[in-house]
Amino acid sequence: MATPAAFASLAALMGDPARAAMLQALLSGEALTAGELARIAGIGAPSASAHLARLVEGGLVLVHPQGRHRYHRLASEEVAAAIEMLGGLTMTVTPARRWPHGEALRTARLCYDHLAGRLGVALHGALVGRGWIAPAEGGWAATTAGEAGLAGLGIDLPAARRARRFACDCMDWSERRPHLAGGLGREIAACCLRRHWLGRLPPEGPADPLGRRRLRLTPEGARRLGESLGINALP
Amino acid sequence: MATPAAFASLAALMGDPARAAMLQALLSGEALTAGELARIAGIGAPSASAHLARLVEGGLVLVHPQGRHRYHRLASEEVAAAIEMLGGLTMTVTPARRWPHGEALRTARLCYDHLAGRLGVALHGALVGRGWIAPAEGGWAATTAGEAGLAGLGIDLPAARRARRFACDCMDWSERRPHLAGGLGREIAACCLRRHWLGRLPPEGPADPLGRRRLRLTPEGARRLGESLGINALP
DNA sequence: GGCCGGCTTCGCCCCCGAACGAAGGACAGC
DNA sequence: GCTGTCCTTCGTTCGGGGGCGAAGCCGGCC
Repeated sequence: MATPAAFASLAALMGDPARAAMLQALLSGEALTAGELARIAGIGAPSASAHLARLVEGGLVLVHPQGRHRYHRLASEEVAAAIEMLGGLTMTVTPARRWPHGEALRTARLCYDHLAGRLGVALHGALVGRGWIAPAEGGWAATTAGEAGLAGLGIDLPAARRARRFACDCMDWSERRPHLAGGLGREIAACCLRRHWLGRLPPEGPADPLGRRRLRLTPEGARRLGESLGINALP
Repeated sequence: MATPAAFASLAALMGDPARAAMLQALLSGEALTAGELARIAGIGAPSASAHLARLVEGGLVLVHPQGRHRYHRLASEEVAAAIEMLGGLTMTVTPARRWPHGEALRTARLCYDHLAGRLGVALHGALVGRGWIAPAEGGWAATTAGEAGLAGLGIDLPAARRARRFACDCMDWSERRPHLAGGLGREIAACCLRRHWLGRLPPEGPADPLGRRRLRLTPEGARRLGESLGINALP
């Protein structure tokens, strides 16, 4: 295990309200500019710049400059998973008041770039149960049947294979069972959003940088996913 | 998702070197007194008292006084899992120097009260693969074959059922696949340690509060687990 | 009762780090 | 080139919080 000092400095990096807001905003998978992140965190540009420098230096965030903008995104799926898990722990550990959208978030949401919540877990179970993916070195591989079935759903398998990992487990904090991450998870989520099988629910009330991550299964999506995978009972 | 402020205060709670050392020490599953934790964290009693009060107030740690001692332990498996994951992220995110015992930790270790590392993941896979456990509400249940097999290994199933959860997944940071937590995971680890199928490796070099968590499969353990589950190839 | 040991509370000091204003590069478009 | 925009660096202020010593509380023990 990591030495306490290194562990603490990493946790402290996430333990500032402004940085936490930035990390949660980046959890959506989008790459955001320093200015956008400053606005989200509610601080001035100089402060945001300093915070982002520390996040980059700490290995949590990657930056790629583009013209006069500097786009920031989370450094890896591992970082996203840790933030996701810590967010889940926050909700279980402080039951003081009901979290807004708690139930909706449990139904379906984005975890970094892939699907999470009951839908994400159901998807994982369906892919395994139908023999579309099988255990492989470091995660999962698509079977022959899986290649056909996923292609039939419109998933871009070559794109999924170009990712660092094709498919691997990511623990779902609300369901306590794994859902699917990696290139395949990303492509499935992207496909569902692109084809409007899933809609993003707009945040209600005052700005919660993460409200927009809640998802809703559309009738078309329920039909297609139900047909192919047997996933139909999502509210 | 949690509001950034709540998320940040939780992360900040773990983001102090002294508190991080305490949490990592408690990750062993033992309940420790305030004095022991003060010594582990390398601070005075007053400071430790203040830190522990904050950890308790934050819901990460539970206290139960016993005579003039006050025993502290982690509040839940969720807390342990989050600490475990953050520790894993620390090692992947700061590749500056090799972590001591990194490879040994990947082979077999304790995560809170259950087995983790290659051994823990292999165990999880073996139980599923042999049909000894099957998916159930909120985790896994033992099948008829599983009850017989686990009892044959010497696992105390009634004790496992008394836990809040019988069996559920816990993400393994080094293998990125789930291992087994819950009452069953705890009983399996306890049984393996009790019967000396697994030995704790003593920490080498200067005090790392977690060094003792590394485990080694003994010849007897390899034989018994290999016979029953097909787990034999651990260094 | 008197003592001791474990733990907490109080009071204080000090330092880290978060925030901002002002100024200084870097890049795009006219 | 000039201007506007985006972002960073510098320098300063200031508040939160971590550390310790001293004192107080409480339970156990002779």
